[in-house]
Amino acid sequence: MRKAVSKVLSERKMKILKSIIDDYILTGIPVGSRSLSKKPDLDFSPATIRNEMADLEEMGYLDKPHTSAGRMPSDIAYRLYVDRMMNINQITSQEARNIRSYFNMKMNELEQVIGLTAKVLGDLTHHVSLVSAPQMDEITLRRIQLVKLTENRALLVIVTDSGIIKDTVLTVSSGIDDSYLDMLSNVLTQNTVDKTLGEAAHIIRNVCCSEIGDHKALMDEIFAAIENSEKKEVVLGGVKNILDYPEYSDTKKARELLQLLETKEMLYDMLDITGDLEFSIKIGSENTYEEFKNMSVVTATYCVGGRKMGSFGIIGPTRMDYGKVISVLNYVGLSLNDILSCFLENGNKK
Amino acid sequence: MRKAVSKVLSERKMKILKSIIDDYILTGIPVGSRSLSKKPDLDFSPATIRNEMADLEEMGYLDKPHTSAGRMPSDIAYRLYVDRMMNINQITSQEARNIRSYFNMKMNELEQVIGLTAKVLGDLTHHVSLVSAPQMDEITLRRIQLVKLTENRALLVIVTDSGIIKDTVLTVSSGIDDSYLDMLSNVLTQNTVDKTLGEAAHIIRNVCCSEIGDHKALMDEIFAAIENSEKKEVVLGGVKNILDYPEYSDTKKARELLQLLETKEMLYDMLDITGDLEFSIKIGSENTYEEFKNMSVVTATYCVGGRKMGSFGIIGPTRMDYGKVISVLNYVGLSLNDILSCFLENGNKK
DNA sequence: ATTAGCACTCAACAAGATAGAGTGCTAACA
DNA sequence: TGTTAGCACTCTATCTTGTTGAGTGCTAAT
Repeated sequence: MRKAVSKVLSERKMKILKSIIDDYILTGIPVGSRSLSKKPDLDFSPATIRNEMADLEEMGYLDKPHTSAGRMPSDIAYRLYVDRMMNINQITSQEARNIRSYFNMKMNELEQVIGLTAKVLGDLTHHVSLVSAPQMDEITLRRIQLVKLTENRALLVIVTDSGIIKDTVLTVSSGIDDSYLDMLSNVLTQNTVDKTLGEAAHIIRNVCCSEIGDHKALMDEIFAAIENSEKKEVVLGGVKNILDYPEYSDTKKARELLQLLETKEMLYDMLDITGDLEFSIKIGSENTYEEFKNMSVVTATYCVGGRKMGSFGIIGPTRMDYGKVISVLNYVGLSLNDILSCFLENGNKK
Repeated sequence: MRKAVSKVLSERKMKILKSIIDDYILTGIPVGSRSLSKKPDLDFSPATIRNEMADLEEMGYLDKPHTSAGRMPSDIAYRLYVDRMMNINQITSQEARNIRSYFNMKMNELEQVIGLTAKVLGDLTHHVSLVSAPQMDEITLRRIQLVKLTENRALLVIVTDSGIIKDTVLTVSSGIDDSYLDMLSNVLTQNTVDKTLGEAAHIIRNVCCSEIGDHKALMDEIFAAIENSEKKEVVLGGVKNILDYPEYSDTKKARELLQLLETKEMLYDMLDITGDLEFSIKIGSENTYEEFKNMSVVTATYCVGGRKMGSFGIIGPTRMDYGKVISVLNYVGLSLNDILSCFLENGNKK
């Protein structure tokens, strides 16, 4: 009878486990004792390694797809890896330059930033990326301004306390002139300042309508515009990357995943920003949704005006290169905060 | 020796050819004489059909992937089909309702319309769809307006003669006040009215800068914004559909196509709107680009304010259901024109 | 002109054979 | 006592081979 395996991992077991994980992350092929023993820093015979691997398997760190295959890391192995042994490779200066050049073009439309972020993340990590648009739930209004554009059109500008601006072109009847719009802007602003978007929409529906009298159609448009900017949104990027992974070499598998990614509700849940952590790493079975229990999701949050406003991250096979992913997320997060605070400039100070 | 085949297709040959094309479009599998003879409206023995098929092959309408396979239509066969025998199935009322409901939500941002159109086209045709943003080359300026938003930010609104509006948030130094922005708006408008965007950008760079004196940074931002709205753009939709076609069941093939679709220049060329035709159908070898010679591209143009402004279409295997594709493009085109003219309302009349 | 019959072709599928990488166990070794 | 060589065993991936079936072209009969 074999002696019971100790609960704590010996130095050597750690070394071997790390090697296995590193290798599997790179290739996606179960790794065997023979090929491991060839590594310069693992100077043992295959047999010795096999013994250790048997122990590691018993402890739950390794899995075998079938009897005569090599071992692959289990979810707990990845968890250990992420928590304790991963080397977060500093982003290379080339990559940093890459990210910069992506973002360098002046972008002042929020949607553009979101979309581009998704693209950057996808390109750099080679995974599917997710970016959530800023959550507007707790945002309050600072100002509403209507500007006449042409005979029949006006621009509605909504300025929020976090500095995010939404604007929409409205149609107005010809009778309305600049001074009327100014008056309207003032009434609307007075009634909704410091209210959340939801409250503001409500107020416009009930209070303002009666106060202002007619122009029902116009008020409806304004109401719709405000309500609309509350809507939750998730942008995907790098979707084509799934074709590069052997895990999805079967077209059917790939299609299933794509289908899955279309149900945005789940994605939105996964991009939840209520937690305290800056990074969230969900490995395989740690995911809440059954459908993603064989994948890992790594997310980070971004801020606008010092307030957590949304999050972004990537989703991929459990064997993803966590170190690289995290370093990219980190750097992109920094860039993103930079850009988004450019949005505000000093507009928030006074 | 067999007698030479006449140049013109007999009624029967037409019937057989059409059957073959219809069948192949549906299944993607080369169709044989036996299965053809089973069709109720083709009341000949397989042998007879075989003879006719041999003739059709000699005439260039049919191809064989290998000796003992059924026949598949050649590019000229599809061309004939599209020109002379295709039945353009009226869109079903269900589909029409579908399209309507897609577009029904109020959309007032041009980019949103473009993006949604791409999605609709992809969903309805099950092909990859392309939509080009309006080409701004010949658009002229009607008005430039700056509006102060917060201490450090202003909104730049560009109104064009076709009714398309672009706006951008700029950062301004705190010293600038409303009246100064008004003055600036007037100067800019006077100098650029009725000029194209390109000319306007040029003018702002050269003339206005000297006339207005300092605030170089602000002028640069305005210049960038105008220049930026000229940029060409193509939005893709329904990319995931390629996974549904046996032609791309091989992941490698699918990946290649995706790669190809990323080089937007080619797509832009294919969405060219200089031609006179409302619809353009390029079948297989009719395509200019080598890379698309095994695919078909069907495009249509859309108008804003009565002027051709951009185009949209789909790209797929040569065996696509041309009748359906065209009917969808047609209907979507109508809806698109509707929506885009809502943008204008009467803003253009005066 | 049409069609039945026949020999022939070829892709697709299934079954069997082989190679190679991996394992676990035991016995020898330092 | 921990390490390693050796060996029998397992299982996948790949290659080979045979079989099936849908399809063709040609010829001769209708």
